[in-house]
Amino acid sequence: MPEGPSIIILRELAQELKLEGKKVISAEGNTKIDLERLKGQKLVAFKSWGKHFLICFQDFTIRIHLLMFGSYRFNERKDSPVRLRLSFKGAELNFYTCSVKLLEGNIEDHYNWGGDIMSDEWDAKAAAKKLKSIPDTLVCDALLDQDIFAGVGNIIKNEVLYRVAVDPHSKVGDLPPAKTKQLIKEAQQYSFDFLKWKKENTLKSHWLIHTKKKCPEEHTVHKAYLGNTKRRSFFSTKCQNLYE
DNA sequence: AAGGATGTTGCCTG
DNA sequence: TCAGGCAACATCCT
Repeated sequence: MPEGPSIIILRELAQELKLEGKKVISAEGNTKIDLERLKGQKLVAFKSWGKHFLICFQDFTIRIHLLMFGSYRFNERKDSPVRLRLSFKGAELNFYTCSVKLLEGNIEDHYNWGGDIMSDEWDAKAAAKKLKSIPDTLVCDALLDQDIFAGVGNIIKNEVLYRVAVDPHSKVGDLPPAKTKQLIKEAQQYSFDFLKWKKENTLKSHWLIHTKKKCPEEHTVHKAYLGNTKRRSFFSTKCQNLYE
């Protein structure tokens, strides 16, 4: 469920609850963090960075990572054990099967927003610089590197590589500079397309290559677990070898 | 209807 | 020593 765009949706839903300035009435759940810290704390803001959802208080921030199976419900409950429940006057946030971490101090000291593909502050030039420093890395691994493209996940990886006609086996350093630039641009563009389609519930119908048997050109789609990350790659060797 | 996946961490091994 | 393997998490889709 959760690549960067899905976390934007989560953040927007939280922001719609208008809880900024309200105090935590109670905190429960089977998370290992100290729940006592949360009680009585005044919510400052909801933020996000890549796949991280951030609940910011005065002196610390709760970081939620949904990993592969995480889920959440606002103002309703699931049957399964809750990992973290935050109750405010008139609203309740429930998180399940997720990673919960407490980050001390000012959130600005923990994150560089320019690394988040979905951020207004996304820094494409910085991404280009990072890619330049790892020429032997496969592009399929580079796109999943959260230190370069925070928020990009496996679906985005596959769709971006198809759209820019780059084979996932390519080494970063073998791409012509214009192609690298296009790759970075498309990572951002497709992430926002993903967001729009996810909101419309039409994400899957827009997949060109991910989980497909045939690409839009009717070529065979290959499936392989590539690179250090060994995540599923779907690709058409006929469409994706163009380094012009 | 069993098997795998939109993800990451951390332990174990060689 | 450190990179790779792999389990864990527990749900939903095919």
